[in-house]
Amino acid sequence: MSQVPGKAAGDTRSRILDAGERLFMEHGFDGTSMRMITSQAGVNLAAVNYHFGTKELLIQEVFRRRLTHLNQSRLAALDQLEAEAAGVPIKPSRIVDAFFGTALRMAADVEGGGHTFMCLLGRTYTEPNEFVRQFLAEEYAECVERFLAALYRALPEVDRNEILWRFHFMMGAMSYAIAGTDALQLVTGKFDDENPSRLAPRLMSFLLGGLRAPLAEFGALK
Amino acid sequence: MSQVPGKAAGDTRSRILDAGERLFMEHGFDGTSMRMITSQAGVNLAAVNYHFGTKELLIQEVFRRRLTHLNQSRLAALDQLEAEAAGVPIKPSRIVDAFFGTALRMAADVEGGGHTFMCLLGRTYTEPNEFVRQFLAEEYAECVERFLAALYRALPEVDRNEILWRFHFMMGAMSYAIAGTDALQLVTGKFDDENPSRLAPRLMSFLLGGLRAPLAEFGALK
DNA sequence: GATTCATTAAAACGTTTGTTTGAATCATAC
DNA sequence: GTATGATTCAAACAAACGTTTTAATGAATC
Repeated sequence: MSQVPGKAAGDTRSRILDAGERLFMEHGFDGTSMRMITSQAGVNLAAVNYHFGTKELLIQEVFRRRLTHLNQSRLAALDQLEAEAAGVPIKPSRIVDAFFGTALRMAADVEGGGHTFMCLLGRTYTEPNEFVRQFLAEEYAECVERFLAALYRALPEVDRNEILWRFHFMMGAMSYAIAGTDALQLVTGKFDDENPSRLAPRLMSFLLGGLRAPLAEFGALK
Repeated sequence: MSQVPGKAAGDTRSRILDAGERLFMEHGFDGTSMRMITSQAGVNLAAVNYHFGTKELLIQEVFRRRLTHLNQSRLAALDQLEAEAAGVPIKPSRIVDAFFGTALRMAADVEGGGHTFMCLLGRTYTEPNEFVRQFLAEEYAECVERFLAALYRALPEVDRNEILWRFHFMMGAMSYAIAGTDALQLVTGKFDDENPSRLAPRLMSFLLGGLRAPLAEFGALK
């Protein structure tokens, strides 16, 4: 019998993960208490420590649950690109789509929780909790390494350091576009449509424009 | 006589603001306790409540102290552009520089605390504390409104909604470039140079490339 | 039906949180 | 020198925090 109305779907473990994912996204790690999580999940307070050990291990599991799959999808897309290319240079736009487009498609999944998770991921990039940073670094290592290598091969005439910077900028534009609640939304009101599927083509166009921009002349902006 | 070594410079109020600015940037609002702030500032615990009332009002003052000046500088730069133009359309790149370049020049001021503040500001955009959001919206309202209007005039042939989106993306790339501690930095190690002045020309080039990118064809990315 | 093991329950643990209190201290004006 | 008003101080406040404990409950095995 259900403990609370609407508790039926899913076991205790995954209900905690779902509630944590949403609350961490809305209030951050420090701003989300165990009691907030367990009451939203409709489970006993002690259940988190029983199933996950500590709050930090719960946070880690919230990320691992989806991040492993995301990066595997990215690598699978890159594998396919490289297999189809068979030695011929790959267009940078295809590589960018394999990395950022895959994330955007995950973010477009509102009902399945992908959107919530991508919001959480975006805000976590600027929330330098040491514990989470270490974990993200390990989860991302292989994926980022392979995509950077692919971009280096696709743009052999461009300085590798510049490519690194632009990957960094693209990362920012994307995570912010998904997670950011910036002054724009506050001033101008909501955008025309909340549906994240409208975001993807616009963002991809912007990212490619930035990637292809002429290199900055040397010297500091003044 | 100094209470702690190195306390000499500045009064209690500004020492609290400086300590709060740095700690909020490093650990977030909820992750920074009153005791962390007062001990770093070398003042008594009760000093924060005496001078600012509550923690939230301290946060508000940390932002107001620098944000008002930043947005005034932006508006002054835009005023000058429009005065020089005297009716002739202004190049979008000049407008972008007046908004984002001004912020980047503030972020380049490491010793004066501008860099710390811009890091804090960047992470705050994705930290949707309701109290801070409301405050940022009010502080930004006039500035964003005027810059959007300027971009609309500079790009009369582009749909205004597209400009709004791209401003949003630029906002993300910049704040993330300053505040973000993303997987890249974790995987690839620090960039060649920590000096933020190297960041500015690279980012400006990326932003303009994104702004000028061809508009996305209609329909969702697939 | 009794035993066993995993899970849930309520209650309490010791810390830390933001804030308040009332006395001590300071500089300044008379 | 004394009075005044602002500031600092040590101490304490109730509330909320993450975690632990011990008993109750559930389902499966013999």
